[in-house]
Amino acid sequence: MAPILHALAQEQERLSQQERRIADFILSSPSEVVHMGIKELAEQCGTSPATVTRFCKAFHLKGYPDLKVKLSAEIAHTEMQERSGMSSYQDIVANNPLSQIVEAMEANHLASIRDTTSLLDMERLAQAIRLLCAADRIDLYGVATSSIVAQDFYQKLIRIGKNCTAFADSHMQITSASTLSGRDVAVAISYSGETLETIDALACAKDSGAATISLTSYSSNTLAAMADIPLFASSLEKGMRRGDMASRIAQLHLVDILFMGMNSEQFGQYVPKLEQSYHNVQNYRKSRGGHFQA
Amino acid sequence: MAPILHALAQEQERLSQQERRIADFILSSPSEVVHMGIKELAEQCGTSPATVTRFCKAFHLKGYPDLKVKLSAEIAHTEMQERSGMSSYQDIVANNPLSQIVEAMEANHLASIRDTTSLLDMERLAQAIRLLCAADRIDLYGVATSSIVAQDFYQKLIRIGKNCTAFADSHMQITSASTLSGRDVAVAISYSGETLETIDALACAKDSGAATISLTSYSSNTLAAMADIPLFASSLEKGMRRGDMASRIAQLHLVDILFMGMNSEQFGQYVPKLEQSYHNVQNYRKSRGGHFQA
DNA sequence: TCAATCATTAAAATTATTTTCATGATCTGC
DNA sequence: GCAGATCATGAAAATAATTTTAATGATTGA
Repeated sequence: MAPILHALAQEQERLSQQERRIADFILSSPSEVVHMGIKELAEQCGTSPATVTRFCKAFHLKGYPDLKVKLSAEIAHTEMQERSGMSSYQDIVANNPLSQIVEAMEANHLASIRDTTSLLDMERLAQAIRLLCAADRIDLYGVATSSIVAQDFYQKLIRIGKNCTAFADSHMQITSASTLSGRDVAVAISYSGETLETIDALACAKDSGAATISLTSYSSNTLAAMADIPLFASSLEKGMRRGDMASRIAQLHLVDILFMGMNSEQFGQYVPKLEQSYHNVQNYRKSRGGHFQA
Repeated sequence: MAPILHALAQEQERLSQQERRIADFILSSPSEVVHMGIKELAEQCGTSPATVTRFCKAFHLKGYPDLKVKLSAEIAHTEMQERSGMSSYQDIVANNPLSQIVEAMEANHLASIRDTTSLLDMERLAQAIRLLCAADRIDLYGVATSSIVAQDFYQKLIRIGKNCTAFADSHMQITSASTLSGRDVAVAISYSGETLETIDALACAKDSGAATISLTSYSSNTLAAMADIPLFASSLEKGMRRGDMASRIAQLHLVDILFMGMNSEQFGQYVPKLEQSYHNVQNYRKSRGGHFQA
C-alpha cells in the first residue's frame, strides 16, 4: 500500500549512516518532505544534496522530485485508509506541530458528524420536521456557542419565509417564549442541556402551549427531558473544556438535516422561496457591480 | 475529494483559451502530468512554460512542482475512494426519503471537511496563526452566512482575551477597518470571495496598513487576491444555490484549526485564560443552581 | 601499513522553473 | 470608430533546484 515508505523501513538497517538519517527523517515526517527542497532536506538530515539524490536513485526513483510525487501519493493513500476506519476523537495538546493539530481537528469533526448521524432517531427526526413545517412561528433559544447555531438556523428559516425569532439576549428569548401559542414550536439548543437561560426559555414556551424540540448532546439532561422531541448531537471529543468545537459542528449538521428535511417535505412551497431569495440577493449584487452570494 | 481537479473543471469556462487547453489536458490525463516537466506539458498543450506557471499560480499553487505533488495526492485519493466505495458529494433533491437526505448531508459535510484539510497550505496556515497571535487587534468581516462564521471566531477569540471585533453591520465593519493600524489583522470571510461589503471592508483595512487574511472557497476570487494570506475552505456540494451548508461547516473547520493553532503557539499565555473563562462561567452557573456550559 | 573500496561532499554542470519584458490582442470610454 | 488602458502571451533572461563530477576522507581486509 505504501511501497516506498515500506521499503524505507525495511531496508533501514542495510543503509549507511547518512542514508539512514534520510530514511529516518522521511519516515518520521513524510508530509514535511513533500514541501521541502532537496537542500532543506539534506540540511535537516545533516547531509548533502548529492547524498539525497543518490539515496533516491538507490530506491529506484528517477530523482528527488520523483520521490516527492510518489510520497505525496502514498501519504494520501495511507491517510485515506486510516480515516476510513477512524472514528475516534483525538486530544489536542500543547505545542504539538501544526500538522498534528490539523489532523486531530479533522478526526474530531469527522467523528462528531458520523456519530451524530448514527445516533439519529429517524422517527423523531421526521416528527420534528413535520412540527417545524407546520409551525406558525418558530422560536430558537441558545446562548454563547449555541447562540451561533441558533442564528444559523434562523438565517435558513428566514430564507424560506418562516416566521421565526432567535434573540441573542436571554431575556428577550423568555419574552418571546411567553407570546407563543399552541400552533408554534420552540427549539432549545444547548450542548450540555443544562444552560439555565435556555431551560427557562423552553419552560416558558411550554407554558405557552408551544411544541418543544431540544438539541443537546447525547446524555440525560434537563432540556432533553423537558422537550417533546429531544434530538441529539454527539461529540465526545477529549479535552473539550477548551471550547466546544466539534459539538458545534455536530449541531450545525443536525440543523442542516432539519432544514433539508423541511425543504424536501414541503418542496413545492419552500424551494421556490429559496430560489427567489437567492436571486434577489444576486440581483442586488449585480446592480451594485458585483456577483455571487456571501 | 479532488479539490484541484474539481476546481479546474469548475472554472474551465472562465479561463482563457491557452489556460483552458492546459486545464483540459490535466483533466484528461492527470496521471501523465505527474511525470512531465513544465516544458513538456507546455508543448503538449501548444503553449509556453510561462503560461503554465501562471496557470498554477492562478489556482493558488506555489508553482508547477506544487501542482504535480498535489495532483499526485489527488489521483491516489480518488483511486482509493473508488476502490473502497467511499461517497463524496451528493445532491439533495425533492421528496426523497429522509434517510437519503441524512446520508447525503453526511457525505457532503464529511467531504467538505476532508477537502478543506487536504487543501491546507501548512506554511500559509502557520503564517496566519503567527499573525493572529501577534495582532494587537483582530477585525472579522462577513455578512449573511459568513457573518455566522465571523461571530463564531469572535466568541473564541474573546475567550482568550484577544482584542477583537466582528460587527454584523457592514457599515460598522468599514468604520472599524478604518481605525486599524499596522499591528492589527483583518480577516475577511466570504464563500464566493466576491461579497462587495466584505471586499470594501478588507480594502479599507489594507489602506489602514493592517495585515489581511481571507477565508474563501478554493477558486480565483477577489478577496483571495487581495489578502496577504489567502486561506481556502472547500465545498463543492451540488445544489449549492439552496443554501451553503457544507461551505459553512468547512469554514468553521478552518476557524477551529486557526484557533487551536493559536492556542498551541501561545500555550502558556492563552490556555490559562481559556481555563479561567470556562471556570468563571461555570461558577456563575453554580451560584445560580445549574451546571456546565452552554 | 597499504591498497582498495566505499561513502561523502563541495563545487560545477545541468536542468527545470520562474520572472521579466516586449508584443499583440481585446476591451473601455469617449 | 479611435486612443488609452488592460490583459494574455511567449521569448528570453534570471533564478532556483537538482544532478553529476571529481576529489577527499574513512573503513576494511590483506
